[in-house]
Amino acid sequence: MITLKQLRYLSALARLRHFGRAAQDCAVTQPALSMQIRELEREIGVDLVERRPGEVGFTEAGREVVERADLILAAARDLVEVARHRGRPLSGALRFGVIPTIAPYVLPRVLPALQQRYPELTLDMRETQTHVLLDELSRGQLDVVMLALPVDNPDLQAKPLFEDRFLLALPAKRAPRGDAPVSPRDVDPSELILLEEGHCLRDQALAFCAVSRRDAGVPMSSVSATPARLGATSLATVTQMVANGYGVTLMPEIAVDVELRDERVRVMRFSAPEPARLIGLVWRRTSPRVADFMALGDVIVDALGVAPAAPDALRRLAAS
Amino acid sequence: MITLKQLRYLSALARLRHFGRAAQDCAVTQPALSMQIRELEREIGVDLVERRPGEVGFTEAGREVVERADLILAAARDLVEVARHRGRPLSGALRFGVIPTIAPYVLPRVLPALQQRYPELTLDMRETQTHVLLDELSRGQLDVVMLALPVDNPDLQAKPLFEDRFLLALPAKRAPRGDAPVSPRDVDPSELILLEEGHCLRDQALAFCAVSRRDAGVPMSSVSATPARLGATSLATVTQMVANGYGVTLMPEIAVDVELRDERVRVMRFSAPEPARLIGLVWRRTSPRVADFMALGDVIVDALGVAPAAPDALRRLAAS
DNA sequence: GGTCGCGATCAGTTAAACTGATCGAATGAT
DNA sequence: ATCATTCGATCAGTTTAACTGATCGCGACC
Repeated sequence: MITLKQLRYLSALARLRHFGRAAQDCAVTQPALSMQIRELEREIGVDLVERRPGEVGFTEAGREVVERADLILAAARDLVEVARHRGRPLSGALRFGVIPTIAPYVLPRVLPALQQRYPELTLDMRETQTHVLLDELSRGQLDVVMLALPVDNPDLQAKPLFEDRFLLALPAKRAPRGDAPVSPRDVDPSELILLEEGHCLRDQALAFCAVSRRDAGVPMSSVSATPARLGATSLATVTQMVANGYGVTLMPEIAVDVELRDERVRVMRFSAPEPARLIGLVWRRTSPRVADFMALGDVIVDALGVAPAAPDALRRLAAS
Repeated sequence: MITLKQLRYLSALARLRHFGRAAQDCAVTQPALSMQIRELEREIGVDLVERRPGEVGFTEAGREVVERADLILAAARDLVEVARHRGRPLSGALRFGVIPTIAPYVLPRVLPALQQRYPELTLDMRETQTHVLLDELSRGQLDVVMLALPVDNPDLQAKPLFEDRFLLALPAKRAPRGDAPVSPRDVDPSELILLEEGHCLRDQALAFCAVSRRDAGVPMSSVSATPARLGATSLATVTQMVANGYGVTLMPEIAVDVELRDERVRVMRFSAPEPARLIGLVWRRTSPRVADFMALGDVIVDALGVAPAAPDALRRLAAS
């Protein structure tokens, strides 16, 4: 029978790709780790690791096993947590991840409310892009993350919190008078200023414009190419670029208060159906602290003063 | 850190509710098992087992932990299997469960085909009711089960195979001439002969008649009561009861060839939309042998000569 | 050709797990 | 009440597994 210890060592090895450092990470000596990896390979009868000079590689079977090992380890940690924490809501340390296009706008308003309402809670924060957050969540390095749904992973569970509409931000000079809504098909993707590759907001904005223009009869080929300007690292930068007349952008409503103090930028609503992203919480399905996450979600919605997402928000999202 | 061994011992204890026998089941002595259970409780800081005289009970935390432990153990077994069996389809032992209202009609036709096509395969068969099958499946005591969908358990995955329509079986004497389809609302639940409690077929038949009659304006109260005649243990018995004029029954089409050799019984189609159950395969989401199950499903559909279920059969089922 | 990094291997030690015997509480029959 | 029985806890001693520290051997790189 394999042991959790072996899986832990294997997981560390996969993460660090180095026997010595993995051993250190597990607080054992290198031979101890080597032996356990070896024993694991012997017991399941398949080579998992390719010991190549200068580099540790994984066989295909190895990658598969590592993936499963991480799930098992997370489930084991959750088992311990659920037993220890039963009955005490939102207490102890909660490792919370948020994507960069939400964090700066939501946290300043949520954290004080959270602190006040659940003083026993200690938040460990982490801000990165969706794919990193989900990876760390699956590995059990995070407890819950806040990002744009949907998340397609049966090991994870989501709770929609609210809809965050996109607004068109453009140089004030170019803005039409009045505040009549603008149609998404009026946005020319080639002058869209976007965040760098990897931000989900970038993909959502692109997808939205692409779909709109295809509906309007514009051939796909003219939109599928990535726009010329790529790679702002924050919405603040994007806003600056817009302010200086370099183009337009899709700005999430949640960011408007903070980002759009600049008079050189105007925002305009889109005509219905307004494009939006669905913001929600995501956690491991095996996580013992679902009650915590629900409470956390309530506090967030409350602190932001937004309309909570409809219960069927996720389903409608999937349908579209 | 807890160990898989501890979880295995705990799981055995939960199953057998007896330290001595659990120890025997795990091939260790009773003190060894006692010590590991104790150590597990110490490590997670919660009492799991109530050592009551004459009986071993579980605390609420204990039950929760046992449930999670079983999942983890199954995932660990699957991890080993996936590594060992990669690339060899339908070989080795496959533990296969089937519900009683399918097994006698499907297996005689499927098993020979399976044997011929995949001679390396050894099937361990098990026939019981849905809830037992699903329980054993979750615990890892079965690899795959065949039953009526849907199955609402996020740890399990399903593949629809085919639709099995229900036909009305009634005494030949009472049957109208010709073979015009009969409306489900014509069926009087009070004269329905059904399998004993626990068979999913029973519930489906009842639900179907109830819905039909409610649609037809018959008040619910007159159908919600369980019918007077309860408890045949096999469709063969039910058929005999119908043959002898005790009532009518809903007969799955798949069983008609075998069961209805009796001239005293007539079957009639229902008018569209015909009531049916969706038969499918179900396995643990973590199971490594999904490819096997797909192949198995193909062989079953093939051997029965039925129309394979539409890919969206499950979705439509959920919608209804 | 030396040396540096890295994982394998080995011998010896430490720690964990298990066994067999025994204990003690609860139960139920006499 | 008494006594046998059952069952889990406990204990001492043994076996087994895991780990350490030292060493080896092999590519890589200067």
